[in-house]
Amino acid sequence: MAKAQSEGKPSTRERLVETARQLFLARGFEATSVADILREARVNSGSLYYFFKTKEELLLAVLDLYVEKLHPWVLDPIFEREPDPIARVFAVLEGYRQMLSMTECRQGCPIGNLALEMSDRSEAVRERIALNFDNWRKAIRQCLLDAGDRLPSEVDADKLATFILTVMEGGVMQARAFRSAEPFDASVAMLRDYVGQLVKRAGE
Amino acid sequence: MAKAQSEGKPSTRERLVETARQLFLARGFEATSVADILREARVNSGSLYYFFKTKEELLLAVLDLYVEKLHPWVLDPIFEREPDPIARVFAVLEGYRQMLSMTECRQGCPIGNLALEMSDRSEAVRERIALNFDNWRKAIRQCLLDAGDRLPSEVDADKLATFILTVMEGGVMQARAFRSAEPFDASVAMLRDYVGQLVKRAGE
DNA sequence: GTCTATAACTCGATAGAC
DNA sequence: GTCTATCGAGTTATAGAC
Repeated sequence: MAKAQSEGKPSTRERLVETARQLFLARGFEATSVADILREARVNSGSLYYFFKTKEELLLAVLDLYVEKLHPWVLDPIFEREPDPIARVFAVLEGYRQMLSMTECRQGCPIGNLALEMSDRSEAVRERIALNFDNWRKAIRQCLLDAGDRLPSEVDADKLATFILTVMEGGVMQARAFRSAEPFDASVAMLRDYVGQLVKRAGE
Repeated sequence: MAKAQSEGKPSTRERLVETARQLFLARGFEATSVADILREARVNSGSLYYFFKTKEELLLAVLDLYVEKLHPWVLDPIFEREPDPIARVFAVLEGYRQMLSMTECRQGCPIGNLALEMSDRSEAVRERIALNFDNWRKAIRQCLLDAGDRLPSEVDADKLATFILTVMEGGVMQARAFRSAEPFDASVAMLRDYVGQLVKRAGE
């Protein structure tokens, strides 16, 4: 669908998608105007509408980019330095924690924002958001499966992965509302306790 | 601040706040226009701006209403029929589950939507959202304290209440994105397992 | 593919009569 | 307190030259 062209200076299309990605992340979809994107990307209106029929189509391209980049941008760097499958899960959560720190709790998960803003408004967008969550959940599930019998056999890896995503998103939401990482940290600490219990239960 | 007048037919001001509440819940703040609110409430522009200086002030009134109504609208009916403090917590979660069912997973927590959309855009709004979360968390914490020594003494009731809110919000988010209550149910089931473990730990 | 100019419309908010 | 009329800015998207 999208061109590769990951080398050399970015094309107009790439600049549009990347700029839109940043602005949608920082402000949301509605609060970002097409004019904002054009100014920031230094592209003219005609060019944008040459590549994308509507602003919503541009959002779809952004969501596709997130699916494509989850592994190279987010997971691969973490998994490279952390071989233990259970530690990997918490290292991923630590990554979101760092995003909160760096932005003074103004920026959390790029998908979560859009999920609540857009899920009801466009079915195409909702599907792409679900795809992003699916992608994330599957990666975490693989970590849990890699943990083998350190987790009890009756634990459903898919449901536990869903739970971990739930904790991440809910924690980020509260951190942003309180402008404090405390609720995120408290939630992750509880999750750690729970997973610790599960590991202990499996060892008995 | 706001008038009582909870009897008789609603005043113009009440109609505005209630209509705005419903529309902000269904569509979010940006996606709801002032014209939408006026049409739905059958109020003229001049009247709205007589009561509220800006659209944002109307949102603040909505958020104040939510703080005011958490107990009478949400908690009291549940607590009345469920005396057990730990069961109360899960009965509250069941209430949100019913909201998901009734709306085909289109509507979750009224505050969560606004938290992600508005936390960065207006400090006054963010503070009101934090107040709503605080209010909710305190009520749940009281349940946990009422459970007494059924929970281990080393468990911090405030942090566990934060965790429960995290699970609720994260579960609702995924349910909306997948248009399925499954992620919410899976998350609440895991939470139930965890709290069950804690109760067991306290009993040892 | 990119440019400028602008159409067609909606936005939040205001003025001033009643 | 409520009404109508409307302002001025900003919105997404398009037309047509280059």
